[in-house]
Amino acid sequence: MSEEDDLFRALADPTRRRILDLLAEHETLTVGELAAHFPELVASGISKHLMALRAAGLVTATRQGRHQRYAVDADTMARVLAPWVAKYDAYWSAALLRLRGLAGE
Amino acid sequence: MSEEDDLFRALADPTRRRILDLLAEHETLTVGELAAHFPELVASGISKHLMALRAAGLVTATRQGRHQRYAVDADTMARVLAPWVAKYDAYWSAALLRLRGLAGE
DNA sequence: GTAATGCATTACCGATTGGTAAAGCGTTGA
DNA sequence: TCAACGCTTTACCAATCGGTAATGCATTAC
Repeated sequence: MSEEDDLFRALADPTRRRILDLLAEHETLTVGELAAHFPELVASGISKHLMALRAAGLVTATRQGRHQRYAVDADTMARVLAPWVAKYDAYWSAALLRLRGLAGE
Repeated sequence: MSEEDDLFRALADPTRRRILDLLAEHETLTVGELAAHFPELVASGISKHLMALRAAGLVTATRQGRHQRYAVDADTMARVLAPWVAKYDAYWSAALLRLRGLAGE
């Protein structure tokens, strides 16, 4: 299973993408702080999602006392996601121009 | 289910990402031409993957006689994927610079 | 030392997924 | 007209996934 596979599978779940968003917003969060944003989920559920994100290299975890602080792993995003995105850049940059054109800008 | 959800779920499968790659390479392909690249898969399997990609708005299909020609839908990529990617741009552009630095460039 | 905290791990469940085989359906060629 | 083609749809199967509950395991507070 390639790194790319792990990454895209990790991104497939909306809860995990929301976790990434929260981490990007707050720089760093503990599991408890994250769990506060998901009242509909049980703590171990969040933990499992974080394990998936960590396995994909999308987040890093550093122990701090009895807390675990999570943060976005920019390196993996740069190394795996950016090149993939770049392949389609040509496609959507043209499409973006069309969209802006339609918006009257 | 949001557009973003559909898109990321569609991208989660490696076969579907390979289909996108092939379409990006060849501009447009029929199901039969695509199937030739996946000898391990049965035709209806390819078709199902294409349905998923179409549901996510990642490809378009136009009938041509009894063939169906598929192509990458750049507009959806621009409208849904590009904004998501942009959120993390700041993260990985910094990381990319670090990587290039390590590479000695 | 012992209890409580914070998180991870395990076991388990229903739902979804990727796959095949077979039937269906419009289109074309004979 | 009707057989073959090209693809889609359906029915079905094993495997994976997201979720919970319960247990385990460090770490800190008392």
